[in-house]
Amino acid sequence: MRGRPKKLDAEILLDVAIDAYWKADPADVSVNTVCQLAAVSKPSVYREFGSEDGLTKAALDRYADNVLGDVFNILERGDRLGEILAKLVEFACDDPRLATGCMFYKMRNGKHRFGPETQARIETLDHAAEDAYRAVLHRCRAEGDDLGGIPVDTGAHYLGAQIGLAIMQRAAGESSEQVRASLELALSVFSNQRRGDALV
Amino acid sequence: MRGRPKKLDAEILLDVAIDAYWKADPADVSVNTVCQLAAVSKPSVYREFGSEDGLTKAALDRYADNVLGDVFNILERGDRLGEILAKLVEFACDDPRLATGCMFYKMRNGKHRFGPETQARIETLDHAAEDAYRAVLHRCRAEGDDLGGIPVDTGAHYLGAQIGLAIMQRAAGESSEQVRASLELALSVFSNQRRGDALV
DNA sequence: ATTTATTCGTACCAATTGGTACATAATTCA
DNA sequence: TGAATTATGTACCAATTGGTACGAATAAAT
Repeated sequence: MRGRPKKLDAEILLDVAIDAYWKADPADVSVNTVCQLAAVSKPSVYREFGSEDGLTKAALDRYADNVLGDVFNILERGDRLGEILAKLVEFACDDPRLATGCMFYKMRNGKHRFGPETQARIETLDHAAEDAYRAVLHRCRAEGDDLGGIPVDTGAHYLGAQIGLAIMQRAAGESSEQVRASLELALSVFSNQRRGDALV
Repeated sequence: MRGRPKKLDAEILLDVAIDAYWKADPADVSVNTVCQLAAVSKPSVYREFGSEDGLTKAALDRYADNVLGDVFNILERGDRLGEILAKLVEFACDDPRLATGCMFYKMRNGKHRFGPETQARIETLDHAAEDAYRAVLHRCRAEGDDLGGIPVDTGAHYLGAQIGLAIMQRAAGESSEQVRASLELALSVFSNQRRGDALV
C-alpha cells in the first residue's frame, strides 16, 4: 500500500486499554492514560477509534469476544441445571481473571459515564446475557427440571442479577468464600420447592 | 457575635447537595454544580466544609439521619422475620423517595471516587447496616425462627447485599414489579428448608 | 525526481475540575 | 468615629479532560 507504513497496532492498544479498564474503574481511565500506557500518541488513538466512545466500545467488543465468550460456552454446553449453576459459581468466584472484577460489569456499573455507542453495546451485551440465561432455563425446564417452581423469565433476570452481584462483590474486595456463600445461597432457590407466599 | 452576619445556611445547602447527589451519580456532581444550584459562591462552600470531601461527607451524614434511619427503625421494631423482610421489600421497592435510587448506595457504588473522609463514612454506614441485619437475624433465631437453616453471619451479609441490589436495580430504571420479584425470590431462602448441597 | 497518499507525533485548544488570594462589605467593641 | 472581627463573592490558579491543527516522515506511483 501507498503512504507511510502504519506503526500502531490496534489490537495491542486495545489489550493495553482493556487491561487498564479491567483493573480500575473503566470510566476513570482517561484517553491520556491509555496513550501513556501503550506508548502511543493521542492523535493515533483518535485516528484509529474516532473518539473515546469508539475506544471504549472497541475495548468492550474485544473483551466480550475473549472473556464473556467463556460464560456463553458454559451456558451452551447442554448440562443439567445444577451443573451449569455450579460452573457459573465457579466462574464468578474462582476464575483468576475476575480477581479484580469483570470489565463488562464495571462498565455497566457506571454506564452513564460512557459515550452513546459504548452504552448501546453494554445494553446489547446485557440483553444477550439475559437471553442466554433464559434459553438455558427454558431448555432445562423442557428437560424436566422444575427450576424450583420459578418462572423462566423471572429466573433468567434473577440469575443474571446474582451473577453480576457476585462479580461486583469480588471487585469490591470481598473474599472468595463470602462471595461464594452468598451466590450459592441465592441460586439455591432453583433447587428448592418454594412455598406459595415466600415471605410470610 | 461580632463581624459580618452569616448569610449561608449550611442545612439548606446540604439539602440542595443531597438532592443533586440523589438524582444523579453523586461523584459526577461537581462542587461548581452544587454552588450554582444553591446560588452560593464556591468559597462559601469551602469555608463551611473545607473540601469537596467534607461536603460529600456532610451530605451523607445528613442523608443517613433522614433516610437511612427509616431502615434501622424497621429493623428495630421487634417484628417477626417474615414481617421485617416484607417491610424491607416494601421500602426498597415502593418507597417513592427511592424512585431514583438511594444516595447512600449510589455513593457506595462509586466509593473510590470520593475523598477519604467520605469513604470512611460509607464504610461505617455499611458495617452499621450489616450489624443491624445481623442483630435482627440473631434475635429472630433466638425467638424460634430457623432462618431457613442459614447461619446468622451469612444471612446478614446476604440480606444487605440483596437489599442493595434491589435499590440499585431501581436506580437503573427497572420496573418496581421486576425488582420486587427478584428481591422476594432472593429473600425466600430465609423461609425455605434448604437441601444439604444446594446446587447439585 | 516529483507527486500523491498515508501515518506520524508535537503542540496546541476550550472546557471543566477542585481549590484559593484578596479586596470588600457588614457587624460589634472601644 | 474609628479599630477589630467575621463573612462575602469576584477573579483567579494549576491540573486534567476530550479533542485537533498541522507540519514532518515515509512509503508507492509517475
